[in-house]
Amino acid sequence: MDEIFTALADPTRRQFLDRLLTDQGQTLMELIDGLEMRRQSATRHLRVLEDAGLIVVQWHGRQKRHFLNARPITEMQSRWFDKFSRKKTASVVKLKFGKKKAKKE
Amino acid sequence: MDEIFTALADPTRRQFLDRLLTDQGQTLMELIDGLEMRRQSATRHLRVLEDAGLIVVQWHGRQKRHFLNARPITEMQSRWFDKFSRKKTASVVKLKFGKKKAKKE
DNA sequence: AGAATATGCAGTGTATATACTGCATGAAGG
DNA sequence: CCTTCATGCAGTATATACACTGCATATTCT
Repeated sequence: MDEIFTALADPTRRQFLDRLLTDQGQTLMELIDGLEMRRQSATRHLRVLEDAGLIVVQWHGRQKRHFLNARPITEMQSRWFDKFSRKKTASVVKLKFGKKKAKKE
Repeated sequence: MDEIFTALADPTRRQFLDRLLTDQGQTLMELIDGLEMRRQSATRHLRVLEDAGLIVVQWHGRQKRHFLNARPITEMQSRWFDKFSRKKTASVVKLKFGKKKAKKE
C-alpha cells in the first residue's frame, strides 16, 4: 500500500490518472499532450503508476495503451481512509489551533 | 491538497496519524515511543502533518499535545477519491495485464 | 529497404527529503 | 535557584526523486 501512497504523492501522476479517468487507452504521446515535460520523464511516472497497480497497459504494435485500474484506490479507502472518515472530529475542531506557546493552557 | 498527499506519502507520518486515531492528545515523547528515531526527526514529520492541517496542537506548560483532524482527509476523499471509486473497472480487469510486447494485439 | 514513429533504457545533474548531532529555550520540581 | 524535562532551531550528510540528454529497439509506412 506504501507504493500507492507514493504514486499518488506526485501531482503529475495524479493528473495522468485524471486523464485516464476521462479517456481510457491513451498512449504515452497522448498523455503528455500539452504538458511541459519530455516523454522520458512521463515514462518514469507511468512506470510508478503501473508498479503500484493503478494503471494497466496493453500493447498494440508499437503503441502502448494505458488503462486505469481503480481497484487499489478503492481498497486503500476501505482499509485506511474510512477509519478516519468515521472518526468524529468535533472535539478537535473546538481547539482553537493553539498558536505557539500559549501561556495559559 | 497537494500538501495532504505529500504528508500521507510517508509511512512514519501515517503511523503517527494511526496512533493519534487511537489516543488523542499525545505528546512528542509519547508518539515516538518504541520508534527507532530521534525526537528531532519526528518533530519534522509532525510539522508536515500540522502544515497539511491533519493534526492540531495544544500547549500545556512544557508539553505539546497533538490531536488528529480528519476533516482534510474526508474532503480529499469526496473531492478526489470518490470519482475513482465510482468508476467501473470491469473493462480494465478483462485486460490480461499484457506482459511486455505481445505480438498479437 | 529506408524513413518515420512510438517507445525503452542508461547516464547525469540538481533539488528535496529525511536522518543525524549539537546547542538553545522555557517550564517544572526539589 | 539550580536541575531536569519537553521541545525548538540550526547545520550537515546522504539518499531519493525527478527532470534532462543521448542512444537503442521495434513497428509501421512508402
